[in-house]
Amino acid sequence: MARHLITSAIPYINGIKHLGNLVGSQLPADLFARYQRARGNEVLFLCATDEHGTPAELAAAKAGKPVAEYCAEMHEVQSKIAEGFRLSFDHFGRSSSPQNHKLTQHFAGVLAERGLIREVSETQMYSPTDGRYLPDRYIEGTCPNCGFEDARGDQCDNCTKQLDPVELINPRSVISGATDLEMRETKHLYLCQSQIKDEIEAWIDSKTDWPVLTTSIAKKWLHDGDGLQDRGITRDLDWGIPVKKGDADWPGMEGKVFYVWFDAPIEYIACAQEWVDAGKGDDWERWWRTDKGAEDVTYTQFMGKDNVPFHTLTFPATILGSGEPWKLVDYIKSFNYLNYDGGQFSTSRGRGVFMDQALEILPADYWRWWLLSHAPESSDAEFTWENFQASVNKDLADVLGNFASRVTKFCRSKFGEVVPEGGAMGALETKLIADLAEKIREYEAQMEAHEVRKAAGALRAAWVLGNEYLQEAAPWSTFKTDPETAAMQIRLALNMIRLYAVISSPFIPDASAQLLAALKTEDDGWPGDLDAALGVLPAGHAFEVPEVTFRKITDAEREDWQERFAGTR
RNA sequence: GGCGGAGUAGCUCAGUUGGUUAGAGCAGCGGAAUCAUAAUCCGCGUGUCGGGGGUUCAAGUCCCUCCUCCGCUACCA
Repeated sequence: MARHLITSAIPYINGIKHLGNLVGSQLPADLFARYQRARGNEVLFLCATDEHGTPAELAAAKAGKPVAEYCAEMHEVQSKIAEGFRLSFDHFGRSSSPQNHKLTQHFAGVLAERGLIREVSETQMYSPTDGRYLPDRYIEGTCPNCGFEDARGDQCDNCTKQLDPVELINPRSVISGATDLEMRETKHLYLCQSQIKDEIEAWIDSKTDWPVLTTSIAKKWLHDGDGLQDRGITRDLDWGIPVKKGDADWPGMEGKVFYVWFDAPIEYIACAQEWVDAGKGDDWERWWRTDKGAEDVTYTQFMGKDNVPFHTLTFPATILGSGEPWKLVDYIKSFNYLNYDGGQFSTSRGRGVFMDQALEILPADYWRWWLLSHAPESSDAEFTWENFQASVNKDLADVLGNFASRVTKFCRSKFGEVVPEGGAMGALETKLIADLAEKIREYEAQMEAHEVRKAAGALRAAWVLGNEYLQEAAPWSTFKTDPETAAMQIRLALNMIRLYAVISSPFIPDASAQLLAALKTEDDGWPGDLDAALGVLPAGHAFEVPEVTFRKITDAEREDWQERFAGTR
């Protein structure tokens, strides 16, 4: 039995994520986790909320709540929505957990001991009115290059020139509008990534099977300009993990916290500890320590392309730099972005569908199917309501749902709600089973290769085989002259419904469970031997006609939603 | 500006190392069937493969150039 450690990029605590965020990490990670479990492998699937940083502090302030309270509430909200989408995390942790505090401080301490952390004095914009240092993007002013009045501290949106905040004319705080900004000297810790660049590069070069998107981004950062730069890993903020060297204080770093991108990936490990501490598991080290049983673990990470530098460089630098036997990732699956109806999803403008809204209008399976079968793997993908409606209605309602419906209802009217007996399979059935076996093999191969769209395509093709068979076998005709053969055909078709429920469960878990319940079976074993799998429901086995598995989206609904989520706000 | 990705049928997308008449699903047209959620099945594809130039016996695929869209650009996360 293989062992799979699977993590999804951890969503930021600040607000509810949109469908693009979902399809870029959590959803494909869940698909893969469910698939591996269905194949009988041992899986630890982890995700968490990423809770530190300036945006969390500001969102909490806007909500009029202490940041810790705000984060706790938002964690609950995200947790509930994740359940709604049937994301099957073994644990949904928090980067603000005590476990992550301790582990992050541990890594910093070890890295410092090994000479991989250095202190840097720098000047940074401070806003007395806001009582905080301002990241570059939280400063706006007039662009010295083009005169654009709303240029940001890092770059002018008008002329695209890269800027330093001190260059801005009449700089002001984006948060409060305060203009009494001043430069202050402050000291920060830098992770000396440049010292382990060669080790990281050799590691990246050894990953020849990774998606081009992943390796091209990593190599770009390795080779851009002067190569991999050292990276600041501390910030002047209140909310975060206090800078410590293991358990010890870090002289000169009082009042500072670690940068979120330093502590967030470490949460993948801390989350496994949380999982144990929550009583859900009893040994996290056999997943994470290669000296304690993790040497046979296959670790796969899922993320959007914006996360790639941190997972290919910063986090590996932390792991490799520690010199400790931590498990390194084996495969990084990265995704492009999902666009919404010709533009981007926009939180500020309320444009697009957000996770909570999606579940309000349709069940999770409808979204899971569309998002996964259109996952932005090779390039940015496009969500349109027309496409969504067409895919759901055709694939789910007409091809799969209707297959279950026509078979069970025909059986009920001719044989009753019992698997009929009699008849023997012939050439048509032999061919069907061979075709099905081929499609399932293809499906498995695409899943193993992390090819989400292609796996969906193979699954759909397997569904279509059912309708093709029925059309050719035509039990409604054979029943009139040869009821025994019709019984055999329907017995096979009923077993195909069960087969579809089993192999489709990673994509559409609720519908799969519903079909298995209607068939009154709990046998959801993966079909190794297809002949056996298509005989699981024996003659005489009682079942019931399932409720409509998938309903159709009407034109009126589509138009209504199109308008509702167009955004303007 | 730099780097990366993308541009293929009305729509969403496949197209390994260059190799026969460029594919799939949906939509559309025609037919079959009547078990079913009017659901299914079969047949039908000339599309300047973003423009132009080049290499080659052969280019969607390689090279050059231009255009358009998107992302990243290290202190948003």
